[in-house]
Amino acid sequence: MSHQRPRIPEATVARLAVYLRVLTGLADGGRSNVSSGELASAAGVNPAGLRKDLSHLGPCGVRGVGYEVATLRDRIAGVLGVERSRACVLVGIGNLGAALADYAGFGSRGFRFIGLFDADPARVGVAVGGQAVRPMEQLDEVVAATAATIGVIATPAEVAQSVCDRLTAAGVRSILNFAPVALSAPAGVDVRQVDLSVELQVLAFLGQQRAAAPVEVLA
Amino acid sequence: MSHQRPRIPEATVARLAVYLRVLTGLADGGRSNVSSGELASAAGVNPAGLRKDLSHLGPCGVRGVGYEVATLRDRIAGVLGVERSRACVLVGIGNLGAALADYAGFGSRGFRFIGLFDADPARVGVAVGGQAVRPMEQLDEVVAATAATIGVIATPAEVAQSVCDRLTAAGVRSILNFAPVALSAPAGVDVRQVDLSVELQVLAFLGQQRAAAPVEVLA
DNA sequence: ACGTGTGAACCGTTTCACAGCG
DNA sequence: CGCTGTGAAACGGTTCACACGT
Repeated sequence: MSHQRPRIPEATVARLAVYLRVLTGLADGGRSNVSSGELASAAGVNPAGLRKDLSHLGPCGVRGVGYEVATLRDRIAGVLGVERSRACVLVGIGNLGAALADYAGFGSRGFRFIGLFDADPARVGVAVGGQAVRPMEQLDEVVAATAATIGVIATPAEVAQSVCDRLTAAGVRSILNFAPVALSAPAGVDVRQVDLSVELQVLAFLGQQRAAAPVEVLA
Repeated sequence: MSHQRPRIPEATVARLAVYLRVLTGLADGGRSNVSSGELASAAGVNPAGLRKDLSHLGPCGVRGVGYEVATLRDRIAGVLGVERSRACVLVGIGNLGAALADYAGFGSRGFRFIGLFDADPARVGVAVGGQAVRPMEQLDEVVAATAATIGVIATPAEVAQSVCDRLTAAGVRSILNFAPVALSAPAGVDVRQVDLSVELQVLAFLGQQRAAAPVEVLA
């Protein structure tokens, strides 16, 4: 179908997702076209970089004019595969897990949580984000039955690796990990780590570094 | 005090935070020394990269032996500034905000939430993570009184920019933003973006790309 | 002999400047 | 003339290989 074999850089993919969100908002607002400059500032990136990102999808703008909002949105959505609904399972329904299960941003991007799991019997059966939390025992059958390929881990660090092992054994090929531990998974399984306290720590470091260098006057 | 002016790369800072967590765990487990290989695999990085990261702090290992756990931990903690407690304010106490307020990982890294704020009267006064949610009106005075320098935004996207404006006006210099919009802040203010659905989207893209390239046989 | 510390090659990404097309 | 699309240069970060110290 698509004729662009040269694979898209990962950094670009992440930004395409951002452009898609901005374009969707623009389209809902009735806008029909944008320039790279305007789109770039709304997405928080450099205009030239945005154009380079879009160049990976082949020409999709009009020179001297800009981009047609709806067309570009659909193009990016197609590349990202947003049209197909992705079945996800979420393990660990604590505060963070419940927040994720309830997060509206996922559904509109084509992600459906088809199973919420927790090892704590006190949480099993409780309704979160419109569905009941299931016991861990059901994990394998639900993954098998729904062909879920994405797993999200929001458990305590101590059990994250064993949950990862169970998910991959059940057939999950992509894992988003919120537990503060490095996971090891078999080859062919992608693991992406989101570490909230690391983000804060980096921010704090940059702040203290800035405070220690008061020399930054006009040129 | 410190004699290493050449500034530490941001990517390295993020990993130092990870090493620190691993080292803390090792020290609590009674271990007294580690090799770069062992530490690297526990942190999920390349051994050579780890040594390069540590080289930014000056020599802190023993050749032919490895690193002393407690010493290295304290060295990294010092650079990252973990010893000093950082006052943070959190705005937007929905599901995600409540999860953040309750997240144990922050407290042990020196971050204290000294104020939780929400615009919704129904949420004001509710106890979350051991303290009562305050109305937005109190934001300025609390920031001023506590000299908080870090703000965390977990509001809906529509109000995130105005919250950002208020935070920076009140004196906050570092912002961690969970709302899915690009924020613009005055120069001298660091903004770090965490976008949960972008993470999932990248993961899904990598998965579909992998599935489309079944050719990956032995060499 | 072993593992750290580091200069140098390597790779991916960002930025720039301009050619090309409407 | 304006804005897109893109080669080429500049940058930052990662990987490699090996010298050094113990």
